[in-house]
Amino acid sequence: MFSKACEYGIRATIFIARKSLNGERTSLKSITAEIDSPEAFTAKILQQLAKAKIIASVKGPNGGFEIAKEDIDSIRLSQIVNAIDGDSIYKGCGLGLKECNAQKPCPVHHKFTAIRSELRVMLQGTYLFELATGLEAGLTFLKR
Amino acid sequence: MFSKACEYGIRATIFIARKSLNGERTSLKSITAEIDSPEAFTAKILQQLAKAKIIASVKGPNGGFEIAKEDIDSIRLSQIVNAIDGDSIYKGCGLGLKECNAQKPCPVHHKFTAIRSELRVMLQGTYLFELATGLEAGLTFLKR
DNA sequence: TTTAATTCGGATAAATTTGTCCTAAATAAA
DNA sequence: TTTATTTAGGACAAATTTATCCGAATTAAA
Repeated sequence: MFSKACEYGIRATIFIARKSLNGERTSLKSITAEIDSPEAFTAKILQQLAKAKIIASVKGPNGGFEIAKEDIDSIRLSQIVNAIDGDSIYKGCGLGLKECNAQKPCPVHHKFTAIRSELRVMLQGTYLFELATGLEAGLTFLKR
Repeated sequence: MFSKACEYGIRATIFIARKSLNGERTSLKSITAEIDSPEAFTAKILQQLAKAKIIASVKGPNGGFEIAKEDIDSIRLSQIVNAIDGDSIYKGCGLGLKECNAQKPCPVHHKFTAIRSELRVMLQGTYLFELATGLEAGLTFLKR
């Protein structure tokens, strides 16, 4: 469903958020250790997220990544996905047609719009805060 | 959502089904012309579908691909997808964890299971017949 | 001011997916 | 039986995604 880059990006962001809720900044190394992802590749993805203003980066000793506490409950899962994978999940035909809409639909168009719409609603209605607190509470996990 | 191979495979199968409903066998060339896909690549995909017994292939002059009429209303979209992309759409964690289940879920596990389940139900509940007849009736399209 | 820790960013490599080319095999028709 | 048409399948190539490497830039602390 998502690219590997996006999977790592979501996992990393949730971990950064959890740390940020505790007032802690977290380094690339601790992130990749926690989410079990390739370090250099994850660094690139974090750069993308930083450019998209979803996370903030700080260079130098005791540097790392963080998210302003007050932002954590307003950042949506859809924003993370969008920053990395773009909007191809919502848009774009399920069978790969360049154009596909209700006027000139592909054979599965109507069946897909329902599911895609639900996916969109879910991603837009899921906030980083709930994901981070679920992790903090030990209810969910980021590796294995 | 699907690989390119799977997209081509679904489109090709729908077209073959439509022709088969009219009692016509159809060649690789006419398929790729109709669904606007790369010829040699599509050939590989049709081989996969033939091995999976979803379509039948006939060599030689006037050869091509076809589907037994009586099979068309029992072949599910899920079977086509499965033959090409496997079951990674249903199984597999949304965040890429090797294991992820209700006992030890990733942060988006519960939100994803609902959508994936709907996708599964949709793919399993969609039959080739309806897709082929919608195309035949000019209600849906396989290229553009 | 020097050093060490850390992210940034460019170049490159590996893996996977997508796509092409060519010959072999099968088979219908001449 | 020969020829032409068509799929089968192996080898290869291109494109994309995933991943690594390394030096530059930044900055806190010694």
